[in-house]
Amino acid sequence: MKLSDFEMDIMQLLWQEEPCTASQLHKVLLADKQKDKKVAYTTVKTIVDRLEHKGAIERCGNEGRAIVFRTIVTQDALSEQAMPSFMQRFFKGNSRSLIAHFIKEEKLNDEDIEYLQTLLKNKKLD
Amino acid sequence: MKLSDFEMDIMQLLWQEEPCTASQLHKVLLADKQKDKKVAYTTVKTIVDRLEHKGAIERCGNEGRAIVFRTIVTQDALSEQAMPSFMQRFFKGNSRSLIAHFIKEEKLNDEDIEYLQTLLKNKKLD
DNA sequence: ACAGTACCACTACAAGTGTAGTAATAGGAG
DNA sequence: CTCCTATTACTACACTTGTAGTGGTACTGT
Repeated sequence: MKLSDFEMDIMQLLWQEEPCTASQLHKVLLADKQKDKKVAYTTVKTIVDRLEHKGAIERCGNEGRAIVFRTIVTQDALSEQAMPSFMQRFFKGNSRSLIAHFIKEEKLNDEDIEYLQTLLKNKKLD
Repeated sequence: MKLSDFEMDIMQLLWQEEPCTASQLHKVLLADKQKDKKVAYTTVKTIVDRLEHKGAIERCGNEGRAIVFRTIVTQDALSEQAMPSFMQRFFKGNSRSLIAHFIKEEKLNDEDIEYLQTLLKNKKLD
């Protein structure tokens, strides 16, 4: 299943807020500072419709007249699928350089670093 | 600058092969096993045209009648730009969980692991 | 010098995407 | 019961993307 950027954003919200209605999603989107961008309710609804059509979400009831939705696909399932091509495109499929990039470029506190070190240590033991 | 998937693939090739012509790219694409998919020369040329139009690459000479291209934007510049939204979309902007995901899911040999451990160690010292 | 070919610029077109308007209507307020 | 409003289903539309065809023409081999 291939989702567009905006569709992914809505999925993101759904994973956090589900089950919920289109207007709830719309409100969250508007409330979300960080982005000046504001979209119309119908725009959100269109995306929700498309997600339903693609089988990423489904109806699970009503709230008054409004339709309540919940996700069908998991975040992991989608990542699993998007990741390889992402890696390929940006790091020629070399996971080491990808991880290296993020370690170098992203902010990590000591606890994060220790956590990741533990992960690496365990990985080595396999 | 936003590039599509296919555009990114061509950029990938260009970064490796530049400076080069559209037909060279086409040949590399065809030669590239791993993918049965074969595209027409004109398809590649269209993408190259679009990349030029978007200002990602530029002409830097001719080879016979063919136009030789080279990249303008660097791989880093593009990653820098694509990464945040990617992270946001898939890991809610949490770089730790992103890195963790890749450490867990990707194949890494001992040398990779040691390299990454060193990176983390250095990071901690900042 | 002439023909073939490789390459170019331009055009095309369906599918997907971001964005939203419109018409109909079910539910709630009074 | 009636009216208002929040929602819905449907439609629209321009832009992007993947994919390629066409027609013209600059080189190249003979």
